[in-house]
Amino acid sequence: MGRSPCCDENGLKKGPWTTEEDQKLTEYIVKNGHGSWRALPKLAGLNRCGKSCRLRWTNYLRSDIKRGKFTPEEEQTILQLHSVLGNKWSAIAKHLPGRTDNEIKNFWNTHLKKKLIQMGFDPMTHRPRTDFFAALPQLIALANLRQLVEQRPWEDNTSSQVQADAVQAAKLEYLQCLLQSAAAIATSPSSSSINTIPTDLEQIGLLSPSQMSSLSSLSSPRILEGTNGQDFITGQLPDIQIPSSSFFEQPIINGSTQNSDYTANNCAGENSAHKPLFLSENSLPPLADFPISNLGDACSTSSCDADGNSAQLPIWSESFYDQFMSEFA
DNA sequence: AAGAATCCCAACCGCAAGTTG
DNA sequence: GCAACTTGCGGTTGGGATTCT
Repeated sequence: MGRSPCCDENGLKKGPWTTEEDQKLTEYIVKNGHGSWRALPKLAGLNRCGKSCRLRWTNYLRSDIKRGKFTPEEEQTILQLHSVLGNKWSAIAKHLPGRTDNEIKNFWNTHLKKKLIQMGFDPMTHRPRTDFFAALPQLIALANLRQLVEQRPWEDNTSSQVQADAVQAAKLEYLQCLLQSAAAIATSPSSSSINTIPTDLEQIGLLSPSQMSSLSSLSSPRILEGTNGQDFITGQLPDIQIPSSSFFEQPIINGSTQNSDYTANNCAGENSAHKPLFLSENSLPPLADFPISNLGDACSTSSCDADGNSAQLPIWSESFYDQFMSEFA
């Protein structure tokens, strides 16, 4: 397999395109089609290499290119597809009419990746990150939350119950994040990170000593051999519901997945006191709901409305978050 | 107001798969 | 089957634009 000669050779022009060059290229392609890219520059009267012409045409001059900011829908589509396809920008671009792979790649690198990292998710796996620094915001927030609950009795029973529920939900949420991470880690035989999770949980008061002992036993290889990372959890911690992994089973039709599964898939219709509010295992909530500054939202996810329908709301609603932040300001 | 820092994206580079003779 | 060539793709970068100090 040979390589095409570099543009540098023969003094071909590089760098930004002028309007005259754009015009020449466009006129030629509209009239004749691009044909052989290698031959095109000469035929079109351009002092560029074919590669440069192709890139300019496909990424900029084509008439069907959509310009402007990415819509939230496009953003979600990119996130979904990236969680399945990885950095297959051209494959992703096929599902976003008018967007080029280069544009999507740039958008990912400059916006989405940063958002995911900021939220504590690994941009490559779309799972919560497990290293200490990534989890630090959540750890701090939850530790503070615990302190708040213990040291400041609430004014009345109603607000106390509401806050206790919120704290419980937050704890469960974070526990879910850790357990998801554990499930991911479990597939990696070389990883030892899972051994640190029970310690983390105990230190921030998420688990009682008896729960700790149960969870500690989960580190055995036999239990962790579950095929989907769920078996070892569900039997041991009945209050924790792990959503099934449905995202990968959703076929992509007409440029988008059928499953808009950013919402928890296990809360609709449930009326339990402690609604489990969890991420679908392989998808993420809309990033639009996550201001980058809200580091405490890192493990937030969806909620249910009064009718039991899924709603794309962060578990840390704004009012709760505001109150939480004002307490510690 | 000005320099520094950061963001953003068009364009380049190099690799690999596909095609052709 | 092989080498030369073409095309497509993903990673990276240069530098202009914007924001911050």
